[in-house]
Amino acid sequence: MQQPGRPREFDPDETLSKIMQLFWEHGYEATGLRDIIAATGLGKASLYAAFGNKQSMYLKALAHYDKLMVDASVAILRAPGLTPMQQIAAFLSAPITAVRDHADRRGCFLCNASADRASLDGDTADIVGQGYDKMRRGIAHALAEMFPQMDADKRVEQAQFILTVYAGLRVMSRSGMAVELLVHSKDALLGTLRD
Amino acid sequence: MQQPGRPREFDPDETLSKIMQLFWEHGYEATGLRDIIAATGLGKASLYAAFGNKQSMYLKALAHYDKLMVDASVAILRAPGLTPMQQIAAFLSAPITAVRDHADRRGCFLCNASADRASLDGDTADIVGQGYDKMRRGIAHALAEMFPQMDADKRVEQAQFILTVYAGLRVMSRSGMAVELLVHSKDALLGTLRD
DNA sequence: CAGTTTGTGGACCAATCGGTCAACAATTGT
DNA sequence: ACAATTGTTGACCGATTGGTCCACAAACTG
Repeated sequence: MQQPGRPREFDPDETLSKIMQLFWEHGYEATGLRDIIAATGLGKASLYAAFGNKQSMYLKALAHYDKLMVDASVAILRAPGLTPMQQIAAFLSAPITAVRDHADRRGCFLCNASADRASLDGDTADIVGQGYDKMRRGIAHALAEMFPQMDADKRVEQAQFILTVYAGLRVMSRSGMAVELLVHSKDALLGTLRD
Repeated sequence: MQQPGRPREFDPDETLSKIMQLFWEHGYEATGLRDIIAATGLGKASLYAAFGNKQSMYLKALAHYDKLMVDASVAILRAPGLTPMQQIAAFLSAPITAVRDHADRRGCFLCNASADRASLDGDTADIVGQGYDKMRRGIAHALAEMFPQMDADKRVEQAQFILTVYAGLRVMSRSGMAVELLVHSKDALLGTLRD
C-alpha cells in the first residue's frame, strides 16, 4: 500500500542519523545547512520537507540521539549476565572506551546540548532533561538491585551523583583530557560504591 | 609619560569582561560581532585593533575567565579560616548558589568551551586544559591538608574525581536541572570524603 | 605651528547564512 | 492516457556574517 505521489529517494532514519552526527560533533551554530546537504547528499528542499527548518532538524536529531544512544546506555544498566556493579562500571566505561579505542571525542550529545542550546531554547532543554531523567532512572534501577535496603530518596541521590560524574566525563573528554585522568574519575566513583 | 597618538577611549580590561560575558553565556558561534559591538559600545575597528579577530577575542575572553573566575574558585580551596572539608564544600557549592541565588545558569566557561570549541580549536583546548589543571591542583592541595597520609597518586585521582563532579554540575546547570538534584550530587560527593 | 602616531566611526565588502519558490520528475488512482 | 499528489533540483532571496579600509579625530614631539 503506497501513498500517491513520488516516493522518497532516501531513508529518513538513515538521513537523520547523518544529521545527528553533525550536530553532535559540531553543535548547533557551527553546523550549516551546507554541511547537512553535503553529508546527506540531499537537496535543501527535500530536507526542509522531511525535517522542517534547522531548529526542527536539531530537535529531531537530538531526539534521535536520545532514542539510539541514550537507550543503549540505559540498556547497559539492565544488561543480563552482569552484576549491578558491573552494569554501572560498564555504563561509566563507555565514555572512556569511546575515547581510547575509537578516538571518539564527540562526548554526549545531551551534555553538549546542555552547554550549547539548552539555555537558549526550551524545547532543547526539555529533551535534554528527559534524557537525563531516563539515565538517572536507569542508574537507580541498578542501584536498587545492588543495595536493596537503600531507601528510594537515597537511591535517587546516588543515581544523580553517578549521572553527574558521567556528564563531567563526557564533557571533559571533548576538551582532549588525558584518558588516564578520565579513568581516575571512573575508578574513584566505583570505589565509593563498594561500601 | 604617554605614548604618542590618540589615547584609547575605553578600558581594555573592562571591555574584555563584557566580551567574556557574551561568549560565556552564548558560546562562540552564537555570539556575533554585532552583539559584541552592542555590548561594548565600541566600533568594529577599535575592537579589532585591540583584540584581533573573533577567534582571538574568544581566546582572550577565555583566558580572562581563567584569570578572574578560575582563580577565584581555586582561591576558595585555600581560603583561610575554613577546614579543608569546608573549602571543598564551598568550591562545590558555588555552582549551586549561582543557580539558586543569582539565577545564573551560565555554567563554567571552561566547561562550556570544552563542549563548544575545544574539539575544533587547539588553542581553546590548551586554555581549557590549563584551567582544569589549575583547578585539579587546587583541589589536590585541600586534599593534602585533609588527608596528610594519602599518597600523591591517590590525591590526584581524588582531585580529578571532584573536578569531574564540578564539571558535571556546571554543565547540567545550563540545561535547567532542578537545584535540589544538583545539591544531591554535591552532598553525595562530600559524603564520600568523610571516610 | 607642522608632522607623526594612534584611535574612532562608518561605509563598504565578498561570502555565507537560513529559507523559499517554481519547474520538473515519479508515482498513484481512474 | 490523464489528473492528482508528492519528491527533487537548483536558482534565487534578503539578511547577516566576519572582516577591511579610509577619512577624520586626538594625542604626542620638535
